[in-house]
Amino acid sequence: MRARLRAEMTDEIKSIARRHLATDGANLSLRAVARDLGVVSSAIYRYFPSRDDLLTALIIDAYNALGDAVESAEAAVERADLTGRFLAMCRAVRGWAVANPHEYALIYGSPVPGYAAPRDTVAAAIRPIGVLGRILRDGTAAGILPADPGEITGPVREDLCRLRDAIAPGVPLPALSRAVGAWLQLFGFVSFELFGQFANTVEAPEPLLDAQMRAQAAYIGLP
Amino acid sequence: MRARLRAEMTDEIKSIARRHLATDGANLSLRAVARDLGVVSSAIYRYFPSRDDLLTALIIDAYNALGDAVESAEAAVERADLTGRFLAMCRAVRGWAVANPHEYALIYGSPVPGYAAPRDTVAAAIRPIGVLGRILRDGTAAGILPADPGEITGPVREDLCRLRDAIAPGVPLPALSRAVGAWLQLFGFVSFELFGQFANTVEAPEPLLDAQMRAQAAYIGLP
DNA sequence: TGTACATCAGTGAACGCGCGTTCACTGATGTAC
DNA sequence: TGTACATCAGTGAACGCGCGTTCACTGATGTAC
Repeated sequence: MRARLRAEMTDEIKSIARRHLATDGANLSLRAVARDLGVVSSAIYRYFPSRDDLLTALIIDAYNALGDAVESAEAAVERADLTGRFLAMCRAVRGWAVANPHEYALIYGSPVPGYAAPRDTVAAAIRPIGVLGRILRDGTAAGILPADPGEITGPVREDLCRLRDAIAPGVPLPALSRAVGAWLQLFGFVSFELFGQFANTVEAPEPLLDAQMRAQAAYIGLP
Repeated sequence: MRARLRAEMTDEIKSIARRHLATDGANLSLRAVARDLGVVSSAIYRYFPSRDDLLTALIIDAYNALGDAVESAEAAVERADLTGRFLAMCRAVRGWAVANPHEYALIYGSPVPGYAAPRDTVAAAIRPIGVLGRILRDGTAAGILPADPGEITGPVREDLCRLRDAIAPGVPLPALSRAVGAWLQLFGFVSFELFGQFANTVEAPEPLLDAQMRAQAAYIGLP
């Protein structure tokens, strides 16, 4: 079947391109990929209409790889252990990022100049935070998270409500707000670690993140 | 004086290069800078021995510009108002980043492939967190932050102690640990906002960050 | 005050390299009768 | 089962562009006597 060969070839191009992210970052060179593939540069155009389309494919793949890692790590924990699920999620984010630093940089680092991510990346991009949302919903369903006293108002409330509708319907806003803080802290941590801000200071990032996220789980109110 | 003209020219090169960060990101082109300056490309070499040196100069300038912004914002608040100082610091970080997104990306975004920041960037890079350290020290001196009960142990303790020695000597570890969390959350927030992760969700980032950081100040224990 | 010299900013040409994309083509693989 | 045709993967040459860096040079500006 031609279609199968085509799929294999597409995968191989992406896999070589992924390797090139390490050396070239986001200004990935089609010609370099073609060279490594042992093929003339114009041949790539049979599989991707342009360099930007290849980049888009890599971005979607990266989001999905992170989504897979986070979802399966969280799924392996007993449902009632909400803190355990939360920690598994955090560890999976960092674990995947450390194992795939250039793909992490591609999706969570500085935007590529002159490249605008198309709409099709969105579905894959929201998978990780969807896991957080499910943990919060289960916590709410179990009656563990405190009810919303309505203290949060104005534009902050609007933003949180928008987020709640998207990923965690029914979750009280105070808990959601703290969870957002934890989420930002998690990605702030991983970005600092991978982008070199921890140099000469943090030498044991794994236990440090663990401690920080354990504290965050308690602060959110997870049991 | 030739030296003054030379300094002016150096500044103008950097300022044009800064403008080019917006379009080229970190793969800044010397030739493009020279074109905008109305000068032949080799002329730049009278001022910077190589492209990487120009980049290093931009990085140091960016850290210092952020350092200036944060230090002066924090200095404008009454010394006893620790939460006010903390909030001023947070707002200054975001304010500067939003006003200078490409310089922020240069220093806190994905590392430039093939570029290794030299040692001379370090002194400028630690200025912002130095401000946080001073707030914590003042809080400790005023006896406001709780003493360290010694509950934090192992490699996490080692990392926190290293950080404490560097920026906030004498500060109890539990408060320092929470402050580190807040710091990571702050930069996670700004990176998410500038790098496009808030698209279609957060529409009022300024009040949202304010609310989050107010909560963090309380959580740290600042009055 | 005037002259001789050193400094150094900027020039222009060149080296050797890279890139994305287009286009007419060859030749093998699959499909329909 | 065999032939005719369509599909399409990969080629190779070309277009038009970019880049960082080196080097011998011109000519103006400053300095020392």
